[in-house]
Amino acid sequence: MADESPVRGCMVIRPHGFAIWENMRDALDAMFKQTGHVNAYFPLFIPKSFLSKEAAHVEGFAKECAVVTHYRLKNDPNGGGVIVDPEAKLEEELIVRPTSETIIWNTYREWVQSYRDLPILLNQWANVVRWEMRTRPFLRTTEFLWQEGHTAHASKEEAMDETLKILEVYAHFAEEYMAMPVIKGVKTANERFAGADETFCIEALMQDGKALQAGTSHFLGQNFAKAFDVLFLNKENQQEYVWATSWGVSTRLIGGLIMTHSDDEGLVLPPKLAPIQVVIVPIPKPAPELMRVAAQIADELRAKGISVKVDDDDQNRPGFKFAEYEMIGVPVRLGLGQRDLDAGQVEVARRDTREKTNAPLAGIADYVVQLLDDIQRNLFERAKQFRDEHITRVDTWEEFEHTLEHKGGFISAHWDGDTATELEIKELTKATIRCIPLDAPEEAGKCIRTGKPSSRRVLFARAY
RNA sequence: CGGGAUGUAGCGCAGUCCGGUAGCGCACCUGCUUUGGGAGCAGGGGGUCCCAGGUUCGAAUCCUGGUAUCCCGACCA
Repeated sequence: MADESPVRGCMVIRPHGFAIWENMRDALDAMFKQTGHVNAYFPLFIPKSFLSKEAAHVEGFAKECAVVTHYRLKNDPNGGGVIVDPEAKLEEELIVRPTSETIIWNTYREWVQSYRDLPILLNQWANVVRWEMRTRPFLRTTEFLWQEGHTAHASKEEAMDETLKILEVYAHFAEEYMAMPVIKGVKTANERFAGADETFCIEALMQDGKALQAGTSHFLGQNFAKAFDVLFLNKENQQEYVWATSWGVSTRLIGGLIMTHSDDEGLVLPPKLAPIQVVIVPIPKPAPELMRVAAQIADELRAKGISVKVDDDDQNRPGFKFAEYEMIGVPVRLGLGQRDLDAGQVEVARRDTREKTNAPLAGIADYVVQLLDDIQRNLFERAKQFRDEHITRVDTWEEFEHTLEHKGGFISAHWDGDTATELEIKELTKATIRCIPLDAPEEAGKCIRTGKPSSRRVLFARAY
């Protein structure tokens, strides 16, 4: 699915892996459009001075920025290669964007005069670079692809509504398309995005018991408007700073998808995102009669909007192909041999349970449509059951440590609301507060670490 | 930047301690036989053993210096 790249921490994404991203992108993009957003594009390079205009923002990102200092190479006078031309030093260094708030808000200053110019509901599909010290394929790469929404509003309430609306879009996408159950919540001050007043997130649980932040939606208040002097005249003819949100999901979701559903045989993909939903394998070889029937089935399925591959390869044997298609996560495989043809049936293998059955050729398209639907639902239910079984309520420090060590998953526990306590727990256990769930009920309790009073439970976990 | 490891065929590795013609598995090429769960047999191609220097009749192997990558930590979508 992905290869190492010559550059540390970066990835080559192969066509099959990228096709999954394209499907995610298309589905999300449609949802953004439905909620009134439009796409635009801003530069890859950000003048260094922009980054420092918002204090918390620069504080958060300065440590992981790639910096362009020169614009030309020249032949090395001492050898065969090329060197950076010292004559070609930039007057102001350029940052390769780690995120685009600064360059976008610098532009918004020119776009906004009046309340009539608002809101701006804008999204960008782009690559960004964050020079992390440690990387992991898909989950934390030096360069990653994502979408970043950047909206501007005339009121605090409208901006907050937008922030929460997008959180819903993300949660819907994760659960309905990725079949990945998520918990919607708000981050603690410590885990908040650099420059945000409030960060909301969706948190998922991977099969190894670690949590994954799958998407974030930030309420930025007026922080960037103040940093970039973006003011508008309201209906009362008063100058006012613009209210902002930003939100994003990245190719990390591919990693989340893999780690939520896959098994020892390889990928398991939810039908709604699988580049190939159904593969038809002629057995043992693509003989003319088999291929004729296979093409007919494929046509019927395509007529119902299903992506089908008819395997016409005559080099490999069926067993090899079965293993291969299982590895790349094709949800449904139809095996078609002379034996099946004589019986008027086809062998149907589903990837999620690896069950095989025979189904009549007549009405096969409807059968497969139903099956894909079942698989999509089954994947979600299976993941949700696992996730729910791995949310543990604990009330003592001993239980907390024990659960973390022996079970993993989310731990629902009381916390005194103090950042110092949060950091101490992280230091001791590597567990962080993933979020304060939006649906967490009021409940009087005592902090598992300090015993101080707490009014609701938060979710702890070790995370990627 | 701290701690640990590793650089040998496209990929994964053995060989290094104890110096003596460069090996294995997978992949690749040719042929025959196979073909309903990752085929078998036979033959074949492919290497500056990370780089530089040193020791030696002789270095993948020993010594010195460099360099690259990976894992664990601090950082994080």
